Amino acid sequence: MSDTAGPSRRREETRRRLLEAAAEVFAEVGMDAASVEVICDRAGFTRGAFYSNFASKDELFFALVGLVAQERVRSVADRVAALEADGALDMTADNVVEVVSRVLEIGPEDRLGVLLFNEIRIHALRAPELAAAYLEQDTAILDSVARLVDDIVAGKDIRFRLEPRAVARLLMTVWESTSVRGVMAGLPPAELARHTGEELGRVAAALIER
Amino acid sequence: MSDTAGPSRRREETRRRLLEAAAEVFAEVGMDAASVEVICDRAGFTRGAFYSNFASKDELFFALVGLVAQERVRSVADRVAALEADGALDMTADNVVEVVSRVLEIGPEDRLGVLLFNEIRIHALRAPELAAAYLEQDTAILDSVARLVDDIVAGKDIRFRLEPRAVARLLMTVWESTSVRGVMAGLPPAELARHTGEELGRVAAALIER
DNA sequence: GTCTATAGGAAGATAGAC
DNA sequence: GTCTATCTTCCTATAGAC
Repeated sequence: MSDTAGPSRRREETRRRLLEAAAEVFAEVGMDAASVEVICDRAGFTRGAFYSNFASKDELFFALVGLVAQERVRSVADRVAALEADGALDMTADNVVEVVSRVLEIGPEDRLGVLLFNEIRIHALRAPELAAAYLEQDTAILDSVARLVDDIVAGKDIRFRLEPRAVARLLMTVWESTSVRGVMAGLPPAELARHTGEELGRVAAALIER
Repeated sequence: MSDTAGPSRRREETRRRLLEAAAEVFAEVGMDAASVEVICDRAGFTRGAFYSNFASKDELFFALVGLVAQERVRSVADRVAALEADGALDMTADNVVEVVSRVLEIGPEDRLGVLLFNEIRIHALRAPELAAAYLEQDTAILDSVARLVDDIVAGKDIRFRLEPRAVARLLMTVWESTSVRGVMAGLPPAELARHTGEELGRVAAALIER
């Protein structure tokens, strides 16, 4: 019964390994320069197995974009929920900075994550179907962060100089651009996270009404 | 004498047309997916002419990156110089917003410009030589904008809540991310420029001490 | 300087064995 | 389900004519 209902466990595992390998290769050399064969080698399969699981390289890419988007949205939502549950929102203006940088430690903090994120972004700039998916996840993350900002503001003595949504947008933007420049400068992972966190903190602090 | 000194006028013109066509094609489909043949067709030449002017597609891309970077830096520097010469810096807090959005109308405001800029960016993320060039132009533009912010502050009753360089960085970052989302949403050129300008204005306003 | 012709290779995708 | 073998297409780069 469990066999007729859906794809077998083995098949799922193969798909997963192929997607994982593809994420690496796409990040490293880009979707267009990535050959199906290299992806298969990395995953420990041959092209036959690949085409038994995906109709084309494009289909694999689309599937991967969906997964990455879902994962990012979930990751941020989880952090926000955790902060809210912790009661960490009883804060002073001083540790807003800390909270902010903690939430925005979104998925791609490592070099490959930043690369994959940007690879997806440029393909979304060119393909309308991808653009829709990209903007959707972007909005979902924005919503999460904006809600957190909203919660921070509500009933506290902290006020921002922009509406919550604009604050959230700015933080996301700073996170993204700082991490890109960090990767480009060749910062090691620890430095990358620290530097991005500091930048976020400075901007958040400047936006707090005092 | 004019012939022995350097490349002929005709040759320069061919190079220029090839570079121009390449900029379009790279923006549209990306450097890896762009074939030399399509670039040549677009420029009105054949591959023979191409390889007489460039050793490889990579060399063409590097040359193009250099040109684009140079052009961007010059464009921003010119605008800043023009504003300083105009005495447009005698301003009140109210029109800082206007000035800011005027300066940051940097080159790529159209769809293709944004695409090309992002294409260059992701290649710079992967190739250290390109990364150095990218960071260099980024810093040069940052310097220009920071100087402008500095001039605005000096001797006026306007003060920002961040140091000039941080303000400049934030404005560049907002410009970049807003234009990307605008292109992705399919905004027509006029809307794209207007929307980006408004966003920049809002952020600038929030950073002015009052 | 630019063209045509072509060598040489790489990669996407399919068919059929196991 | 996965593998090997193969078809086919496309592309980079070169050589030599004009």
